[in-house]
Amino acid sequence: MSEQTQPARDSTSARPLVARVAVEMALPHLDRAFDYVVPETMVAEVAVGCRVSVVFSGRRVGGYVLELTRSSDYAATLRPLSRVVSSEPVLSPAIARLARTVADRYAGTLSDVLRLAIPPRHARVEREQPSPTAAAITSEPVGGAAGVAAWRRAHGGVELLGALERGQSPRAAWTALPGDDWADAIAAAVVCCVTSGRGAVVCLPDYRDVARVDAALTRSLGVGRHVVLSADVGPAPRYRAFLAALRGQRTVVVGTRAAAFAPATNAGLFVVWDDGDDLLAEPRAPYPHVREVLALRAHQQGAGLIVAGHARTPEVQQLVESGWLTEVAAGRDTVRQVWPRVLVSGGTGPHPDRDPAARTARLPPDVFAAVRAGLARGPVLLQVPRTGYRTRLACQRCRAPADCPACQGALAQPGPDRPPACRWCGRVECDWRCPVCDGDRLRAPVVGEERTAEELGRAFVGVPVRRSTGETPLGTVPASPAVVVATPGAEPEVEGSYAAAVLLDVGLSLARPDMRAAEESVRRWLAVTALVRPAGDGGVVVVVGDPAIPAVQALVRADPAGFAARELAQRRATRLPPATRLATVEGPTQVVQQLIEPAAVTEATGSGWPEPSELLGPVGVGGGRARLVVRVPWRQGAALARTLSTLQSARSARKAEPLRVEVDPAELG
DNA sequence: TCAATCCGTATC
DNA sequence: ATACGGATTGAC
Repeated sequence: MSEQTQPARDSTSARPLVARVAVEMALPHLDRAFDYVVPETMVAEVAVGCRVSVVFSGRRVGGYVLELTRSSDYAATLRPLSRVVSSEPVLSPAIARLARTVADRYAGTLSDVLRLAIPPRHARVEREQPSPTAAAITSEPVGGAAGVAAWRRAHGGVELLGALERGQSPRAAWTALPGDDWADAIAAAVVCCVTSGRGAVVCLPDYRDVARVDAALTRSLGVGRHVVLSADVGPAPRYRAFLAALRGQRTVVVGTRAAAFAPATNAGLFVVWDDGDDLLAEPRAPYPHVREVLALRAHQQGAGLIVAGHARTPEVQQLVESGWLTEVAAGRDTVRQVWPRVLVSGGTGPHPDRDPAARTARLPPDVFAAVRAGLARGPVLLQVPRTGYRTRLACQRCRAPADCPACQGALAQPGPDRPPACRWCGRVECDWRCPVCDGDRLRAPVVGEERTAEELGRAFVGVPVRRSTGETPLGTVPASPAVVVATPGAEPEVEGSYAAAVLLDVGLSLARPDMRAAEESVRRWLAVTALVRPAGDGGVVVVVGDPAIPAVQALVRADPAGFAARELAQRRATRLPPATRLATVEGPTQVVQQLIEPAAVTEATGSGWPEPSELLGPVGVGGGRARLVVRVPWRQGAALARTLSTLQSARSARKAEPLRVEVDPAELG
């Protein structure tokens, strides 16, 4: 109401200065601003966005000043601020607004989101003078020729760069091709945005990717314009980077998921790379996803957005189909030129073969031949799925994954000698019949092909075998012939490109009891495909699996967008996200059981579940706890989040243990 | 009729 | 959590 942007600060003002404070308090029913009077002694230090310390309900707690006014709606006497912790305005109005929106979107609290958005204070770093080199910009943006090349290959790519350069805010889904230097391409887009006088924020799944874009930005922007913001670098460097962005010393921020909330001076562009990577889903409450945060941010701030990757998630496909994102992808001719050849080999077990080495490798002969041919020309990458997935049941006869007839959840075996049950709604399936082939027997896919890699290595005497796993990843491997065995996500970069790649055991990868199994498998295979040289240079990708599986077809057809469209259509048909909005509620069994009683929910929330809603479960998750899945049409997503917030507030007001609520759970299975 | 105590609610 | 207000109870 009081729209004073700069409240008068003279002590002769009749009305005292009032700070509206967001307290650091996780209780949902206290998720709002509280007014405190600013004592005379603190008037000079206090600022909108600064950290303060207040007495709240008899306890000293930290907080952030959301607003400074001369009035308050609170009828009683205001308490004074205890202390201005620092004048540094760490919570800008733009980030406060974003954090509020994210909290509402995910049925969480502002306090929880601020914990993700603002790094812990480091007093010594705050006192430091910026080093002379830190402030100096050593070069004007020069653009990166290498990066622009990738955009030239894609329809709409050059136009996208032009729009950014002119100060416009385009929104695009960019599908990168094998051989594209995507880090240089992202840097080129950032340079265009910087040229228009604006800043940018780039988020990537892991530190390896961050380092690539950091290097690309250093090449194109020089030193001094951008900063790396990531929790991986330690508290002091993290806060130093945060302050550099906050103070506008650096206008480009690149980092992992923590950077999604980074302060950005006059941001014109937000970029997220490989949004299907689960590292971009925050594991702490309220579990926001970087893609959603940046999309909300681009919308709020009128900035551009680029969602980039080799793969395309159904979420991005939905934004493309709705027209909110523009497709930026190469035409079929270009795709065919740069993609490797994709071969599908149906065999999974050992095949009789005259070649004893092939028998040792326990691989189908054509796969063995492809590896041997590849090794004559360079390194060959083998992607082996990690073992230990909880397996989803499938039809014994036709191998189709087994779904719950009631809710389309995944059927899995809860334990030895237990009947199959739905992992969502708990329904026990005693007389299951396959909807595809009418088979009536279920099988659990076999795990344990990891040894294949080592046996394969032994089959090629004299060729080095290099292993790269999540725990011990390799950075870059030389261009010389070698068998490189990697688990998904740990594929090493290679000087040049791989001569061939083998995707082992795609059936196992697809057998995870998770809604995203197919999407995630295709994403991993595309990441491998992107490292292999074009078919014209002999590049080949061998897929060991059933060629009829749509996920395998996506690879054969070199069509990630088509696969995303198909996947989204399927999600619509089965009422799964992102076609619907879905939330999980987990807590003590009796409490969760109450949530399927309309009267109890109406009593607790005032409104009950949105209309229409589907309640799936609850299903026991062990330890006396249960989980309920609530599904609503996509349009009702906001209403569902509101209901869940109200429910949490009502519970916390009467000191009940909070439920674990997850809107858009990253994995469901 | 008053004080001790209990319960529910707000926390600025 | 803790503090407060209103209601309730028990003793005079």
